[in-house]
Amino acid sequence: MLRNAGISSRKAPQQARSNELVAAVLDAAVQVLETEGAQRFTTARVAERAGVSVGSLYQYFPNKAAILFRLQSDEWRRTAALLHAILEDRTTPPGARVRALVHAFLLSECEEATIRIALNDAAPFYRDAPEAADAHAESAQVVRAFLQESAPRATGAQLTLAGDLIKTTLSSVGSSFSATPRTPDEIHAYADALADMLCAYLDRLAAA
Amino acid sequence: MLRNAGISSRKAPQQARSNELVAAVLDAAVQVLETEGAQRFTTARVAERAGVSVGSLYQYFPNKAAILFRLQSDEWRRTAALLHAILEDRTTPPGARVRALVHAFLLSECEEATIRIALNDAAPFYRDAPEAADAHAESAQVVRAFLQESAPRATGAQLTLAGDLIKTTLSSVGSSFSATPRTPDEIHAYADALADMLCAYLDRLAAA
DNA sequence: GTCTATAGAGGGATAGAC
DNA sequence: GTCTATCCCTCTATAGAC
Repeated sequence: MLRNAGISSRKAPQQARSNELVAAVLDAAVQVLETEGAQRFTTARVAERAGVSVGSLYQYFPNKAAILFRLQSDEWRRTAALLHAILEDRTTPPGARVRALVHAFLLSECEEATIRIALNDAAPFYRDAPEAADAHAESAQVVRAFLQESAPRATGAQLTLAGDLIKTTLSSVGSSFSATPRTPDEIHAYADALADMLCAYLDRLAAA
Repeated sequence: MLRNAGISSRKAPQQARSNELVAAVLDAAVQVLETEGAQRFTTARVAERAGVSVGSLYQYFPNKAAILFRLQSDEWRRTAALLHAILEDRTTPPGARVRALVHAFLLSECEEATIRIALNDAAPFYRDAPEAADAHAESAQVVRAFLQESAPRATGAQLTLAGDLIKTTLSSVGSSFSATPRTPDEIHAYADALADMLCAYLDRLAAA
């Protein structure tokens, strides 16, 4: 692997042909991760599955890490959208929003468990990229705004800390829970318990 | 790597000479993980750092995974001991025990952050071993007993679920939190927030 | 028991033809 | 733009000398 080649896409593919190739590569990358695991995720396998040559692959991705980072970015975007959509619905009481979010989130984590585990195993390859740093600022802001609405009497520092904790809990417990296969009933029960915990904490924040 | 060679130690080293070698290898393994990271954790590097040859290393560990698994087992044992010592101290009220546990746990996670991150990155190598499965039963039992004492009116199923959730939350939030460097003040503040959350949940369980 | 040397396999990335 | 062929590197595990 090239030592200092960034992780961003080599080109911004504008033409249909390029887009198709990039899409095929990303699609193949997901399949390789799911069927072979992170250990066996190689540029050669991705290219083969995508029906293109390695050479072509390297025209659009500077290295292996860039492919993985792109997959992770896309997943972050989807999760952020979910968070955004549920938490900002002011027609629903805060506790119900949290409960809905936890259920939706755990469900989606379990549905995508295979790819998520593999992507997590591959994290060492893309984690250190500078582009990975500023990916979470937006959703942190959404959570903070939600907390401010739910617990208006808390101080700014408390809100930041609580928001960080809630976001970390949701994401890390979600990862851990979905690391083993689950039935729909298990998911439902676990989501209820996690929502209980977060709501109890929220109530305490609001009361303080 | 040999496909079907288990992960257990090749011999049960009884003699002083063997014990020294095994200890040197494990010590070197920690150093290699810390200084080089999981990517560059190789048997050759471990052997060199330990001052022995690869050949000797393979006399006592059947493969690379066995070394990593041994390191992880040792860490699990230490954590279980901490959990055990704090949660079973009946002279302290339950909430205070949880708070003490969270503080001690986060502190230890942050102190060992480098090795823990690297060991986590290496998890794909040893995770699938059958020996890894039954490593957590004992501490699950300790948590369950603690919950039964704290929330005597909860049903058995509720206790199991809550115990699982609490254990998962502590361990996964701890990992995630310690993944970035922290000051003592940050650790203290975060531990307090996490303890607040767990205690709020405990109180709700006890009240239900 | 311990060592050195190496077989054997695999992967990242590129050169150069077309 | 795309392909094939391949360079060069790293790593695990073992063989065989001592």
